[in-house]
Amino acid sequence: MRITRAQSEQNKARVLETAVRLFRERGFDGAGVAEVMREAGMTHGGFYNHFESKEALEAEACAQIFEGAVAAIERVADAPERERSERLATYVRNYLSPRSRDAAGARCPMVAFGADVSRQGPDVQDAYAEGLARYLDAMARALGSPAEAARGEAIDLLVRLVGALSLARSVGRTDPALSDAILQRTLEQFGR
Amino acid sequence: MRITRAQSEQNKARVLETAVRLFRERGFDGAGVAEVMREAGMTHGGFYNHFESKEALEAEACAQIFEGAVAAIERVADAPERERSERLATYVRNYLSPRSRDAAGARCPMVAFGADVSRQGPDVQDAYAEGLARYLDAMARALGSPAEAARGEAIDLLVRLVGALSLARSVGRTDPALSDAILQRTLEQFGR
DNA sequence: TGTACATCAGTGAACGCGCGTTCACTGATGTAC
DNA sequence: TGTACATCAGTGAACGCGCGTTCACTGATGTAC
Repeated sequence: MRITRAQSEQNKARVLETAVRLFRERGFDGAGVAEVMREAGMTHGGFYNHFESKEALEAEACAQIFEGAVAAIERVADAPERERSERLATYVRNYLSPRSRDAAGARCPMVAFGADVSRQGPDVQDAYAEGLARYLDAMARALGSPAEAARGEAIDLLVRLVGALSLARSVGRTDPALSDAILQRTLEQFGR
Repeated sequence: MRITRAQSEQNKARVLETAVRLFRERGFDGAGVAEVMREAGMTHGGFYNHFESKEALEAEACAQIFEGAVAAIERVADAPERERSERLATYVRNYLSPRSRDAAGARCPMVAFGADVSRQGPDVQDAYAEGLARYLDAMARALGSPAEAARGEAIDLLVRLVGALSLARSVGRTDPALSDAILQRTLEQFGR
């Protein structure tokens, strides 16, 4: 049943993509190797042809998730200067939207894995730390302030975004009024 | 082997206490019934004499954890007015301290379970939502602002505390400099 | 270009393990008289 | 207060299940000639 090398790479990509989706929705420990493989349309035995272990998959998935998040904020950072603040406002508005809160898995890796990551293996923690550093750098550039002020402001903004979305998601079903208030209030505070 | 009713209640309390500690350190799914019972000094079979299911234990543990967190912020809220702002500052300084970050399990239930809670059963989610609402009310009182402004300010502060500690913990081992910077910056921003 | 064979991606059964939960059993406690 | 017995907290073995990982096997692909 050997298949072409291209097909094999495509299969690996599909497994990784599936893992990204499932890990986002249920956390690293919430989706097993067998389920990821099944959802990717294969049997679980072949998993170890592509990944050394489940932790290796987790680490690659973590890096991949950050890839998307970093790219999104870099699109703001790399915009022409006159569009930057407007794009950043759009980014923040979208990040703190009810739609973002109600999505099955959080798009933001810090919200999806923040609490879990310190319980995972070293490879996952490394991928996470590297991703976060890159994210923060891009956010500092997106803020467009003088360099020495930008990092502090980026931390500020990041802390608020992550705190608000994390809290809003945690009571999204059980206390929607509070959940809305958290998003709303944090959005109003943006820029202050 | 029947034991006195008082002894039995004491045993249940010890099981709950153990669960609180383990859940804080590893999340709800990171500690099993057998291990909780073993750490509490008993065999796992008797678990169901005290709790209907593991979820029931999780819900009780969640409520218990909030009990402590709410009590701490209520000690600030219920302080004489002239001491309140100083006590709040102490509370915040302690919350954002390296010691708090480096503890095995987060004392703050939002940081310990924020990401997990929306993946747990309804009883856990309810316990969490009720705890969070009480925590926020106490924090609003602790801020001592006029009632209509206090809630918004409490949300603000909560968002920053939870975001900062959560992020700082997630890279505490892998990027200690960034982790320190997050705590430091957020502490400096307190009151602004 | 054609042939012969080694490679290896994927299959599916199996491994040991820990999970939440159930259950027959024990025997001191609590209760009815 | 003393006796007889039902209650029930705790024990330890067992249940089915899903986990991560291993392995013998298959057969089309990739390669050496």
